[in-house]
This record gives sequence, C-alpha cells and structure tokens, in this order.
Amino acid sequence: MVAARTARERARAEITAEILAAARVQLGEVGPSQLSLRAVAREVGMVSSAVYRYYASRDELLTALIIAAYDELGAAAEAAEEAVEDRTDHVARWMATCRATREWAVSHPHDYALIYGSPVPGYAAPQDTVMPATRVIVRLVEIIVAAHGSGGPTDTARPPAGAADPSDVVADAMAFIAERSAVDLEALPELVMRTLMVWSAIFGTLSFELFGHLKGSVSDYEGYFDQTVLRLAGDLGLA
Amino acid sequence: MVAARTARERARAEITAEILAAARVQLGEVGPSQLSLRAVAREVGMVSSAVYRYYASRDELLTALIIAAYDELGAAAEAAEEAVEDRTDHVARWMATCRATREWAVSHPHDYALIYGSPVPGYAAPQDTVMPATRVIVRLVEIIVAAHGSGGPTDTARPPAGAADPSDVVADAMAFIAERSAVDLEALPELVMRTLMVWSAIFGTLSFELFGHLKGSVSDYEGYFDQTVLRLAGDLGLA
DNA sequence: AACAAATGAGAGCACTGCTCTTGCCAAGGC
DNA sequence: GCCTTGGCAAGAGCAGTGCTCTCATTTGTT
Repeated sequence: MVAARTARERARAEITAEILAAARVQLGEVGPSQLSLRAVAREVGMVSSAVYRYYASRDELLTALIIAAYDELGAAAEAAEEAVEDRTDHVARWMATCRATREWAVSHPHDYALIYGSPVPGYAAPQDTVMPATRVIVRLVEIIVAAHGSGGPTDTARPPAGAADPSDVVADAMAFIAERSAVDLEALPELVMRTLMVWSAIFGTLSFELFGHLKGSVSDYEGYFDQTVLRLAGDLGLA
Repeated sequence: MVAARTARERARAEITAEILAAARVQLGEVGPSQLSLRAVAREVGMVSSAVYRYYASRDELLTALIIAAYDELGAAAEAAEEAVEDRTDHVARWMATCRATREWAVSHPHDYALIYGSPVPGYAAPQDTVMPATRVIVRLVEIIVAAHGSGGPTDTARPPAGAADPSDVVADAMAFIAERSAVDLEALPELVMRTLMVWSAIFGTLSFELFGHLKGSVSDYEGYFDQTVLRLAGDLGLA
C-alpha cells in the first residue's frame, strides 16, 4: 500500500478504488442483495469481465464494501466521541458515541444492513473484517473502563441474585480485550458480561428500527434510541 | 379457509400448501436470498410459470414463508411457556419462553434470518405479518404483567436519574398493548420502555450469535444467552 | 352438449455471476 | 533499436434467475 511504484501498479490501485467507489454508490441505492457487479462495471465504463481482474468475485467486492462500511462507521463514532470536550463526562462521551452510531446507520441503511443484517449465503467474514469491526465497541469499552477507573459505582461488578458467575461464558471476550488493550478487567467478569449485553442491545435496537420491527410501537425513533442508550449507560454504572 | 367446497378449490389449496412446503424445505437449505422460485417449481414437478398461478411473485411467496416462520416460532415459544407447571414462577416462565425462542432460531437459522435479518430489497412487511409477529412478545408481556400484578418489585416503574419521562416515546406501544389486551399499563410507561428494550436486547443477542458477531468473544453461546436473559429478567423486576 | 373459467406447458425477455478466448498495448530484457 | 512477456479489456458464451405472454388442455357450470 506504500506509494505504488510502477505506473501499472498505480493505475491498478486507482481503478480498484474507482470500482469500489462505484460499488459504494450503487450499494447506497439498491441494497446488498441487489448489488450487481455488471451494473458497477457499466458505471465505471468497463465490461463485466474486466472487473474480475480487480475483484475475483462478487463476494470479494462485498467484503471490500464491508470493510469500508465498518471503517466509516468506526470513524464517525470516534470523531463524535472525541468532540466531547469534558473528557471526564463519561455519560456525554457514551451518548455521543451511541448517537453517532445511530446517525450513521439511519443515513446509510444499506451499509448497515450489509454489516449487521443477515450475512450473504455461505459467507464467512474473512479475517480482514474483524479489526475494523471492533472500532466502536473498543471505544465504548474505553469509556466504561474510564468511568469505573475514576471510582464510579460498582454495582455492576457482581452478578445479580440467582445468576451464575459469568466468568466462563465471557472468558473469550476478556482474553480478546486483554490482548489488544492495556486495560485490566480480570477482576470484573460481570462488567464484561454487562458490556456484551449492552453492545448487543444497542444493535438490536438499531436493527429493530431499521428493519421495521418497531413500526407501530415507536414513532419517535431518535427519542426512543436516546432513552434506550441512556438507560443502558445506567445499567453499566455510568450514570 | 373453511372446508373448501369444490374439488378445484380443494386442489388449489392443496397445491398452494405443497408449494409452500417445498419452499420451506428449500429455505432451510439455502437461505432467503438464494431461494429460487424455479427450483421449488422443479421440486413440486411444475414448470416455473405454473407457480405464478398460486403466488403472484417471489416476494409473495416469501411473505407466506415469513408468516409461517413467525407462527412456528410463536408456537414453539408458547408451548414451552405453557409447559412450566408452577404458573407463579414467573422467572421460569420467562426463561422457558426465551430459551425456546433461541432453540428455534439456532435450529432454523434461515427462517430466523428471513424474519429478523435485513429485509429483502424494497420489501415492506404486509399487514398479514404483524399479528403472527407479535406472538412471542405478547407472551413475554403477559409474564411481566403477571409478575408485577402479584406484587413484585417496582424498581422498574420509574425512570433512572437523568432520564426523561418515557411516556412520549412509548405512547404507540402502550396504545398497541391496550388495544389487544385487557392489561392496564397506563401507569407504567417506564415498564413498557424497559420491556421494549429487553425485547430488542433478546433479538440483538440472537442476531449477534447467528450472524457471527460474537465469534471470538463467546464460545458457549447457550450459556451466554442464558445468563443474558436471566439478567434481562432482573432488569424488568422479575427476579 | 356448449361455454367459460381455471390451469399447466413452453417460449421468450432481460437480467445475473462467472469463464474462456481473443486481441491489444505498454513495460522490461536483449 | 527491436522483441518478447505479461497485464489488460472486450466479447461471446454458459447456466441460472424472475417474470410475461401465448396456447392448449382440463375442469366446472349452465
């Protein structure tokens, strides 16, 4: 990726990007399942078979789009989070991140469906997608940790009555966090459990909104989302 | 739908059902986006154009499949809930309903994707689908109401500090419940809010599991789901 | 028996993802 | 300088799709 040397490589990189850009435009119009490789080929003035020189298959093009979408969402969320001036106001940082996530989702419904909707047929997300996919949750974890580090409430540090110790089921998640972060959560399995739950809840809420499952139950989607993530913050001990 | 009179009507109903059955089989194998009307036509020994006498389009066939899936899921959840002998053990009834939901989902991943994944292109769920779609949530609401009616904790009856009154954003949901149930929730907007949140969280969790977003974070999916819904019950004041 | 409606078969259109062959043209070695 | 190599685009073609139309046949009613 560093400064393409030969003219050929440069042209190749340029055309590859051009195809991807055209695909992103088409995706914004028609949705993942309707994305046609032939149509994007027409858009960039090529014949369909020529595109296969750059993307081996439609799935490979979709993978590139998935990565782009994850990165765009991650960038939007991070930018919003960093715009919060009072870095000690963890709730504000939390809300900013969540709101930016929703705003990106509602303004890019097809991209959202691509990454958080049903996966394409026999599709298994390649390794390239996992890193960009973690950008938002990594930010959220940082906020949660910061809040708890600054002596916030620790109600969420122990499981509720009747619930088993969650250490086992979140072991992988804790290993994942420990691997790519200096944060030490070893002593807080319940907090990790709650974080995973909240993470799922946020995207469950967004999916319900975008996929029409709240139709008839909620009219003010933005207000509902706000109230939701505010309560989720409370459940994590942020409020 | 009552006892088809003429032989023709009977035959028509039978063939319609036969096509739907073949479609269900194919759906179980390949997933919604790959479902081919021509293939199911071959399966039932017809030519593709003949199928159009029974389903006007592929979307209409998908709609029939959606209704069937909602009904199957609803029936499975209801059966599991009714199998709980101690009707006063609201947590047990809650867990049974949730577990049955997950079990149906993991054993019918394509049907699940069809109803809770990204909707097909320009698809707007027809009115016929909303009734069967509410079966599970209606059961859950009944359990929640029963628990609160029997003098359970009412922590969830008021919004947390810093959160606004949710009456506005859940107004539609309350009207929806009031319309098709004798339950009076007028005084409990916060409980309705929490119910909606939990509802979204459950399906967010299932979607994350089935669509591969928990890969690397959770290995024991069943255990994680159990712990999740148990905590959600607690958040609703059931525990 | 005669008519009309419902049904199935087949051809065909426009589209898809993908493969293969053909010819072109520029980059690098002699 | 020429000439070979290799990347590249174009086109044809294959198998499949949803859907429409026409035509013949079956079925039910009058």
